Amino acid sequence: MISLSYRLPTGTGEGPTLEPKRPKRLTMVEIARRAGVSTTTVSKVLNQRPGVGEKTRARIQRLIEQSDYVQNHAARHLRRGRSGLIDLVLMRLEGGYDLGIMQGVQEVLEQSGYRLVVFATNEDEATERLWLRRILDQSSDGVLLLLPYERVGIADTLLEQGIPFVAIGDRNEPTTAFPTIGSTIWLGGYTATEYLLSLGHRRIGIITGPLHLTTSRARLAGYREALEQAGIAVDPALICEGSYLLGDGIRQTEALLDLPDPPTAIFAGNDAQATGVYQALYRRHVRIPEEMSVIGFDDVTYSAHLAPPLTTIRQPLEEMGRMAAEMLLRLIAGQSLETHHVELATSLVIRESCGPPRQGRLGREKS
Amino acid sequence: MISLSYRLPTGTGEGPTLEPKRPKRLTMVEIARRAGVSTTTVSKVLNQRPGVGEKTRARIQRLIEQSDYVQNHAARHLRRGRSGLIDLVLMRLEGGYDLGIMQGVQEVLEQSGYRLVVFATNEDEATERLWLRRILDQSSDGVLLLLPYERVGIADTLLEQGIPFVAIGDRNEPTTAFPTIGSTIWLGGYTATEYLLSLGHRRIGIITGPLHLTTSRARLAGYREALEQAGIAVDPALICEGSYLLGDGIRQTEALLDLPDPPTAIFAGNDAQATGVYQALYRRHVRIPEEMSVIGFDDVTYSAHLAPPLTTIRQPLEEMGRMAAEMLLRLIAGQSLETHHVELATSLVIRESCGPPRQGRLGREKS
DNA sequence: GAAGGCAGAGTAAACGTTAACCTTGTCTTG
DNA sequence: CAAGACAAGGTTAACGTTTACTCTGCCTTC
Repeated sequence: MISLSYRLPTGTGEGPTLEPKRPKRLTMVEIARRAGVSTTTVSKVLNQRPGVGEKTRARIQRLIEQSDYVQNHAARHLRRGRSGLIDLVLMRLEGGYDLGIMQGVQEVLEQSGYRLVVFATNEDEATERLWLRRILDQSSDGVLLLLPYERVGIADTLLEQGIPFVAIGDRNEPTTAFPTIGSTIWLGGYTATEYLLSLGHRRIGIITGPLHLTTSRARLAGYREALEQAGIAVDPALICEGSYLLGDGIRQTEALLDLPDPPTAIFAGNDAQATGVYQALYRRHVRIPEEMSVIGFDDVTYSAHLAPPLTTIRQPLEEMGRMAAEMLLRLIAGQSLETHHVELATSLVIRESCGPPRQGRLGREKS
Repeated sequence: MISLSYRLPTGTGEGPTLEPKRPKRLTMVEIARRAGVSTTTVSKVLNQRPGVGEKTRARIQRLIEQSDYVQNHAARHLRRGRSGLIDLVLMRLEGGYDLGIMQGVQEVLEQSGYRLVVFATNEDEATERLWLRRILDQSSDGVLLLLPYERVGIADTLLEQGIPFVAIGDRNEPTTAFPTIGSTIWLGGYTATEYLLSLGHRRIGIITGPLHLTTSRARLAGYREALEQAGIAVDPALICEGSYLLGDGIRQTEALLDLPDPPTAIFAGNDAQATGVYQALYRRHVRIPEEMSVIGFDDVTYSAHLAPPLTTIRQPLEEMGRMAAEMLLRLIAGQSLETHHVELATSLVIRESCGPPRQGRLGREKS
């Protein structure tokens, strides 16, 4: 019935993108007129600034509440130089790692009055540059960088332009040039491996992330350290490189199973890859954890819902998101940071995908 | 090394939120000065409007490219009345249904030059009102409503204020008052049930969504219709109400298993619940699909990665997001819509969680 | 009782664009 | 060759706030 807002009855057929005439909104000027004061006074009231008498303040306050006046964002933004927007850039909306962080960020921003702009680069450099160009028009007060690879250009440009930003996780090189939030990845890798060792495993396969990323290498280093501690030689055949995608989990698991002497446990670089491991094992009719133990990394939401629930190294994603958002807010406010680089603790979450190794050899059974 | 941007060396300790002095950006005025023309001309060049000679245009163009001038977003926004922002409201960042739609939306917006603001209400009315108030400051050009429940106030207010919006999915009542994107839910329910019937199942449990939602009832109606077509009486004991959460899947599956005459197949209202079904079955050592068939609804990304991969009714989520975004863009441009309500087709995605019913009764084995 | 202080309120100039409307000059056309 | 058309470019007034500064009384205070 009120569809008129959506159908402009201009018989022009398609028409050249005629702007929809939004009903003229109430402005401060109008409020001022009604209250019989100047806009300055109204502005003072709206921004809770001193310089207005109690009675006048109350009167204007009431007037505003009665009307449906809302401050115009653009004008405010233009005048004050702050947009109230924060950009979050990531590669791809995926639902695991990224989502956990986004949730944390959202939580903080919501209370602070900032709004969150989400942008996915899709790993495309052109898209990325496009975004960068757009970010520089001062439409964002700050940026959260959730790019797991070192996009040199971006950080440098932001730095250069004086746009506050915080990088989250998986930085290539821990730098002091800008604030970073991460977690104790190396320790995570160590803990995961140690746990498997404690269950009696001796041949442990690992499916890492891309090894040009520091964080992938950190997991691997932790793994190595744990093995060495246990006096076990590292078998290069058990180390597979993936790229944190489910597909890698499948492929590399198959490679591991096809080894003459396959492992009895697999340490997947992240939960997405672990899911791939599950799938490959399911196809080969290898039971978890009876015939193969699997441990993941991240502890994304669905990890607990896999069957069997995945034992994994938890990164406190939401917490990381929260911290990052808080740091950024402080940066925007012009306050200084106590520390530029924060690492939150990873922890072992024991569920049901790991058990003691089975006795016999794992052949290539095919039901 | 350029950390100075982050540490203002004002010895004031904490200090009262001192604004960080961003380096003064280049403005159009400066470009105009350098080019020896008026700002109008520069503006014309920037916006590709006629009224500028070829040579002048080229000269200004070059000048702009060489400098690192970027248009000021706020000023533009203020003057033109368009912010280039689109709001997406949802209840909770979850990663299944919502994420699929967001991906579709992102895809379209990215190309159009709009940026996506994501806001989660967390099912909290106060937060919702807060958002609503903020949206009215004309900081968004349009809104995508991803609220699976009928938040009467929101749609009405938006309508009233003339803010373009499109509602996605799960509307309580298909209305013509505003544009809606949905999918053929009823048919999906019918297809799912029919498929299970075709495999030989006769007792099929269903775990619905909240029955006050039309879309939950639609699934159920489809289920009923299929059973009736097959001449099978609907057993009320096999109908469980959930609320689309994983936990409901667990609980209701247990209830179904505890029935004196349990079903041989379970139709979960969405994939999250199906995941819960998986988990409950795993705990009870009931194998899928040998001892119990499971079918889901939605086809979210992880459905294919469950073990066994979940057979489900696919809602074209990305497509829905794309459509919604496109409709909204058209609305914003002031064009009229051909149709206000679009329903995209659901489809059956056969994977490995369904099979013929097993012969004997399903007892409460506890290996 | 004059000087100073201060609270309450107003003036007016930004903030950086855009767009409606001019001005100027050149070119066409009858 | 005068009238008009048209292209290239400029003037100027918004857009809706905020804020530095000014003004006006009235109240202290010596």
